[in-house]
Amino acid sequence: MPVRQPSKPRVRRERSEVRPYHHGDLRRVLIDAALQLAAEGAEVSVREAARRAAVSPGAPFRHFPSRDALMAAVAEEAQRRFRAEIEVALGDAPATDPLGRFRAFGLAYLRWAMRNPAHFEIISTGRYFAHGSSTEVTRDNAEVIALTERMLADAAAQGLLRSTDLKRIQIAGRALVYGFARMNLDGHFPRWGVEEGEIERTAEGVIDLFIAGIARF
Amino acid sequence: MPVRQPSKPRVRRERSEVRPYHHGDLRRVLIDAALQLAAEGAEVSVREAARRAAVSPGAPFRHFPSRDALMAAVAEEAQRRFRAEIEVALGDAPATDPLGRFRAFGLAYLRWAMRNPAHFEIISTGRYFAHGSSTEVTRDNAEVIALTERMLADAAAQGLLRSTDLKRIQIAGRALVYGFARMNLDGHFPRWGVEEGEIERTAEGVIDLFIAGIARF
DNA sequence: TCCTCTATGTAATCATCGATTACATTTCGC
DNA sequence: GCGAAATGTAATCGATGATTACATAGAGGA
Repeated sequence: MPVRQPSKPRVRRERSEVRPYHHGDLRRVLIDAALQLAAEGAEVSVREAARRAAVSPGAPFRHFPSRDALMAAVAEEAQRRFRAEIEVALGDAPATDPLGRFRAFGLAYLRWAMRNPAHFEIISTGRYFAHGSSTEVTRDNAEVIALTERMLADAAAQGLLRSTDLKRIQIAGRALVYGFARMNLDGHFPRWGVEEGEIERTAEGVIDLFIAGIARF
Repeated sequence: MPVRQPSKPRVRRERSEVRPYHHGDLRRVLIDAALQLAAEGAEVSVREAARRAAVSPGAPFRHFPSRDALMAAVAEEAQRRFRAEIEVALGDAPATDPLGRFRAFGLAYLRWAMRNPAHFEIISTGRYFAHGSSTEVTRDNAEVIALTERMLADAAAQGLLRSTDLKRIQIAGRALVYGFARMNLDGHFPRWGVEEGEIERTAEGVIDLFIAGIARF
């Protein structure tokens, strides 16, 4: 145990070169540190995030009442990025081809989940926040879900689907991509890492199989 | 104290009223305690399991080198039960109807996962053991997977499938049920708990949709 | 029957973590 | 300027996984 310095140094440090007592935007830095921790595969601890922000172990609790609150904020950030990526991908898909959009959606979904497994875990697990609560995460997620519902409704309107039970199709579709993403996350695709693109091509094949299954060819 | 007692204290306590120093089958009891902990939704800690076994906090480490080793044993037990349930369900399905067997398999899978969410989490997550390692869990899981491959091969042999890419169908099927189970686990089915059977009926519908999608109608 | 060896449980201890509290310092509104 | 609010620090608590030294039970050999 280091002995406390008997007297306060009282160093008048230069303003611009030394971290000031107040951090500036500790909240933001903590979220980013936690995101990075997660991306590195390490388990996210408040203390480690504080360490990376070069701040005392108790400091984060000024911005987040609990670890879960920090993780919820992290999830919020990850979910925002996820949604943004989805929307970019859909920006390229013509509105006149709902099944094509559906496909593009699934691809973007899985691509992001494959490339950001830790972030996908955080937004999907429900361990860090309740999916039913009215958080930003939930709203972003609901928006994404609404996207798929619209695509399916458009497809049905154009007579492209074999079944009229859109709810069922939608849940199955969600379960499919969610399951694929989580299988990857949970280590159910053992040796696929060898060639990087293989898993994404498999994802593509699975999506195509699903669309072929629901389409009135 | 250096000398061992030359003669035993010979307390000879009543066998049934006092817990003996040695537990009997602590390993088994710890696994069961951990399973129960998980089923209760609590997070599984070694100490709590020890507490339930009325044993000192360090005792479990005589049987499991680490918490993860305990969880791996728990996963082994859960996976065994899962496989057993699947095989019982398939025992009733005629071998002549591979798609019917496929359906029965999916139903049994999801029923078990819905009713034992914590146990399903433990065997699926890969947080407590590597899915690639040669544990009993992995072998049981591989056996279950092999079951589905046989069913699909049979179906293909009878010309029941639209596609010949069995691998793709198999992965999609796994992703579908896995995803449905995990969505339930992860809280993506908000208010469905009201009527107990609803989620299982939805699961049934999703499975049927999938089979209709792959069947040469 | 005794003795010893080994398996197994206990006690004490450590480091880490989430969390809380008292205190210090900076920042900002008046 | 000044005082209050915001924000960081220091110290501390209880729980946990883990390790170590020690104690005891129980089985097998002499």
